[in-house]
Amino acid sequence: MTRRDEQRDATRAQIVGAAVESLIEVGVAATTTLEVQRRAGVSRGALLHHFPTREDLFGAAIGLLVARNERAVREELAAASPDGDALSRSLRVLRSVMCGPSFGAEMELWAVARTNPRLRDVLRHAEGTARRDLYRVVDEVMGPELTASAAYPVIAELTVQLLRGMAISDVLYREDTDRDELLERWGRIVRPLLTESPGFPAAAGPQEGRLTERAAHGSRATSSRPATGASTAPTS
Amino acid sequence: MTRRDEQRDATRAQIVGAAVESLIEVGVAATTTLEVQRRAGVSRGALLHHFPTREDLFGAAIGLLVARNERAVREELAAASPDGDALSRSLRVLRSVMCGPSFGAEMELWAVARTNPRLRDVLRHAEGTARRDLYRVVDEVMGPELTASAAYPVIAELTVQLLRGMAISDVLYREDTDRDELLERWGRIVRPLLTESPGFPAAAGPQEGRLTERAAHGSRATSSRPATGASTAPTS
DNA sequence: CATCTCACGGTCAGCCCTGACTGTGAAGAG
DNA sequence: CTCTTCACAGTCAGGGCTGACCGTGAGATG
Repeated sequence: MTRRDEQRDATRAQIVGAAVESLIEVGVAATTTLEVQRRAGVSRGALLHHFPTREDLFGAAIGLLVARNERAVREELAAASPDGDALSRSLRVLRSVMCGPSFGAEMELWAVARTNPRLRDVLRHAEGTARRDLYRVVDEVMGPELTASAAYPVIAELTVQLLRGMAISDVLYREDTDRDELLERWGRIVRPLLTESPGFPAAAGPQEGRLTERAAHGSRATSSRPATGASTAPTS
Repeated sequence: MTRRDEQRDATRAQIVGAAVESLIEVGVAATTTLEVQRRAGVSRGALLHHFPTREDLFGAAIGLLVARNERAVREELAAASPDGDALSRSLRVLRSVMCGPSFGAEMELWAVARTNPRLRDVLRHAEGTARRDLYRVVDEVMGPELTASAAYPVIAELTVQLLRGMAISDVLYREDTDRDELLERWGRIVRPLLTESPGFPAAAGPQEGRLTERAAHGSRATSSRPATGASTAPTS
């Protein structure tokens, strides 16, 4: 690690950080290379040296954005008051992060990627590794008592989808509605399913277990972790 | 209604239709005034005469887009095979529309509006009237047996949020996961709550009834319906 | 028929964004 | 000490988009 490498990494981090701030503050459309260049305080040559195209810049920014969101969940979890039961606390933690501007920026990128194949590829690549991390974090937040339930995988998936929908809805209707109340009622609905004896509810389908996003992509990715049935990966 | 008025309306509809098609096909960023102008086959003067700014054009396009989405739900409902019970059918109908490109375009507009105040105002205005319509359509799809339940308002709200989240997730993970399966499980979770004797579940909160998006804006809107405690509005 | 209105046609300047290009100076290699 | 490499600086041309601007001709009005 020479001085040049250090400087290189520092400049890179400066640029990517500025890109993330811009994405959060002014959105995808206004996050131009010039805007990032101004925010980062670097020259045009520096920016284009590190990121030849705008998509490359977005690719790096998305990685940092996802990492920040994940870190925010952990921090919220650590700072959360232990009021109520584990489920209520988990939902509050997840919601506090997923209604923040950082998560809103991520949702915006997803939405824009619908008609932008290159951005979608970049997003897929960046999110591919973060997706399992997301559910790992959700598992951590929920805690071992809840994750042990047979109904948990489906409920976790539903909760994530629900929170994504609420994040989008917040853009227009944030002040019109009480999402915490809605989430509290959601918790009231699923709580009995998580505390009942395992194996009983919502497990009558043909397959069972995590059949959705969580297990997908596992076959074609790098598969750095052994593919045995270990459901929880080590934390570090 | 003179010939001029007819021509005016025809040109306007041509432009707005082209804008909606563009929003669906190429997204918000690529829906420039030039792109719409080309698609509609009108001159620049015509477009700017009807819509002086790009936001004005978006405002009109959103109205049509929302109307189309609502119409699509009704058509799907009419064409739906009567397999399964009312809840499963309702969820399938709603999902088939909300994973289509038309709804994706609407979600993209929402996401982009996060950092675009003018667009957000336009969206709020356009969606303000459509929001109650949305839940009216959902009520229609669900049918009278389900809407009669005391737990229905909350479940309807949760279902809408869930579908919005799934619509966003589909952009990246459409082929990786089985949303129908997830939605089926969702139905399995809430079905008992809708068929139980009314008044029992999920109604222990301080307030009750529809406290979320549905009732919001009601004070400043036309408030065509009486504000008494009637929990279910007439269907037509 | 004369006049007016207005929906619309077409051009243009200004602006910003993107990425290519060449110059430069400091860090490393020999 | 010399040369090379490379991170970075700054400029530039090209292109696309927006909205202002003025012209025009068909319909409405008297």
